[in-house]
Amino acid sequence: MNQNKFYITTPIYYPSDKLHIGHTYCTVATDAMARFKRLQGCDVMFLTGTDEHGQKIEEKAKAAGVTPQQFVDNIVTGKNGISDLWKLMNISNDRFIRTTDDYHVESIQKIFKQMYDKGDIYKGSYKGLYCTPCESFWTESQLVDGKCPDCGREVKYAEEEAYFFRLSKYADRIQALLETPGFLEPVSRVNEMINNFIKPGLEDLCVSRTTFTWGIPVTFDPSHVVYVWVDALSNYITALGYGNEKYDDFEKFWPADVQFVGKEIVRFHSIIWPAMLMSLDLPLPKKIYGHGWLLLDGGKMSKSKGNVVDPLVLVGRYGVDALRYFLLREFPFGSDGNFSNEALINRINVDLANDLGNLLSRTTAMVGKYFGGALPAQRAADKADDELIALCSALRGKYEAEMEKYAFQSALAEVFKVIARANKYIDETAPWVLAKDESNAPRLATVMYHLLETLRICGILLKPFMPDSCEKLFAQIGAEPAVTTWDSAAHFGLLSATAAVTKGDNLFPRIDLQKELEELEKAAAPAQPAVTFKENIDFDTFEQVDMTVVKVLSCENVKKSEKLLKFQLDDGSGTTRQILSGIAKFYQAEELVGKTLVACTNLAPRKMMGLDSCGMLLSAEKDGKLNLLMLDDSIPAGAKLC
RNA sequence: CGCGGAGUAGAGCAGCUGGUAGCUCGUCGGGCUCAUAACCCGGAGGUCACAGGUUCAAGUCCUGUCUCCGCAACCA
Repeated sequence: MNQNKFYITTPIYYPSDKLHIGHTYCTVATDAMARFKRLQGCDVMFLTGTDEHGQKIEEKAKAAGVTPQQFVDNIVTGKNGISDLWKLMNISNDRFIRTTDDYHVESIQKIFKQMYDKGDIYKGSYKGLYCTPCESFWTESQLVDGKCPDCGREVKYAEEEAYFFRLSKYADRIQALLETPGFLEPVSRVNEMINNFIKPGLEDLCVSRTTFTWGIPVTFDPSHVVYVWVDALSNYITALGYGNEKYDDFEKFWPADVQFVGKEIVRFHSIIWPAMLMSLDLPLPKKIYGHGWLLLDGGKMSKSKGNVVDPLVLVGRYGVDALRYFLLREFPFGSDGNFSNEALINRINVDLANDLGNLLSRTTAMVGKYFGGALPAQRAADKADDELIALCSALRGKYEAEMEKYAFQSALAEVFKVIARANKYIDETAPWVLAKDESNAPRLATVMYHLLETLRICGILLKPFMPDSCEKLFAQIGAEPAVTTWDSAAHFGLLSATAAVTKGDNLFPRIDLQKELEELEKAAAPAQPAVTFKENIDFDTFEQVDMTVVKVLSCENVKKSEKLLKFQLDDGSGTTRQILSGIAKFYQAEELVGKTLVACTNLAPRKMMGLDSCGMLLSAEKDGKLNLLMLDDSIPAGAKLC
């Protein structure tokens, strides 16, 4: 067993859409950790990848008119795709797995068979309430008013052949595992898992599907494809060569030392994944870390909000390292954080430009100005140096302790405390005063050297976060590779006494906050396309849409729904028509009674929240806001729009 | 009463096992001039959501209430 190995993974991402800043956050964190471990001298395996099967991808590909494989290829390896994004973010993954890779497919089929042979996967029938049009089974608790939650139609008792995994068999061991300190972090996630899933009782998991084909076929029953989560979770071992010949370092790296996952998939990683491994008689990962989410304006990021932050834009404007630093410095890793452009720019300006960049700049400028770029060997120490030296000497230890807890923000805060202290040190020692008298040269050189040493040590510790910038920093202070190692970060005074110092470009230019915020607004604007028009249709097609003037007889909120209002309408036919509309956020139910509206009355009826909706009320939509079309009240119900 | 998280200075957050309320930004005043209009020092600003309770002592423990967010469902 290699004590020095370190295996770390990100989740494999689902390429149904381009990735956003949230995925970037997780991957950057994993990368920083991987780089930190390499710096420490560990033999690191850092894995990331993509989870490419499933019904949703099949549907999306169909909608786009391409094969599922073409669809995912485009998102993964296409221009500005996932590969490009990780390259841009300077992600140092050792491997990249795609669940459509041959070797992975081969392994999954073996894994599935292995669990089947052991008796942990059995063929059963999915008994339950089935909605024929939706081709979906539902449990009693999922039903809405006893009907299909998807389409609202009647469900009937049905059975379908399917394979099941005996999750229930492992319930006790899983509970014990969850309660093991250190397995699932942060601890707040443990309660959630136990309350939600363990206490109600773990049911066997249906692990095959017959309703779509974009998946890995079950070898001994090809009409079934393997459930995507069984497929996806296994990537962490197939990528090491478990069940295939492509790689052969499973023995060396498994079990994983830590697996970073978003909080929404903690359940799969802390319950189903360990149970699968138990079934395969394999060791369990040492730790699952469920990190928080980046929120926007206090809410979840989503396309419909029109607020998806594009990492490509941010990197283009401020550089990879600035973004990487911000993501890991601003937010505690375990909890949610509020992302904003303003916070990003402020953080860059204050920490990177004013404190670190400026410290490097003023130091190298002074060494150049006072000594022509290389310090004389003579030194003169002073009590005033003690505190800075002590801080630098103790820094690596504090930093390491925080990093081992995955507390990136605290580790960085420790480094920046020292940087701030160095800026203060310049004030205390006032080199520009010393420079006025030739006889102070040894003292002045000492002050300069201490500043260079501080920069060197901080640079080493910042390297996992900002690899490129730190190399530039080392070049400017004349630090050779031998004095930028992990070991050398623990010792003050290793930089060559006469190292060649050159003032280079500013590491992190200051950003004009107001101006940039405006620019970013502009850059984001085209994402919400001006106004586009659909293709022309002929008159007959237009005629098919039946639009009728209706009067609101009554209107009320649908309980338990934040968006739906239920209308009873007079459509001129003599019977009332019920329509549900998702506009509760924009209107009070009472204020709409008596209004004259327009409805499309020949749209096929549909059930929502168990209620019939016969048609659609017309609204105007702009930037997610809906305004009902209201007509003059003198227009009678039943009038047609033409 | 579906489950979970959160409510602490203008903003964003720390405050774990209870003992004088902290940090960053912003703001006000001062200093310095080596540096990226940067750096250094000091001040102002909080009844720690609300109401009870335990305690010599409570953001910190207990109970209840309110508000916000996420999960789930829904958005013709």
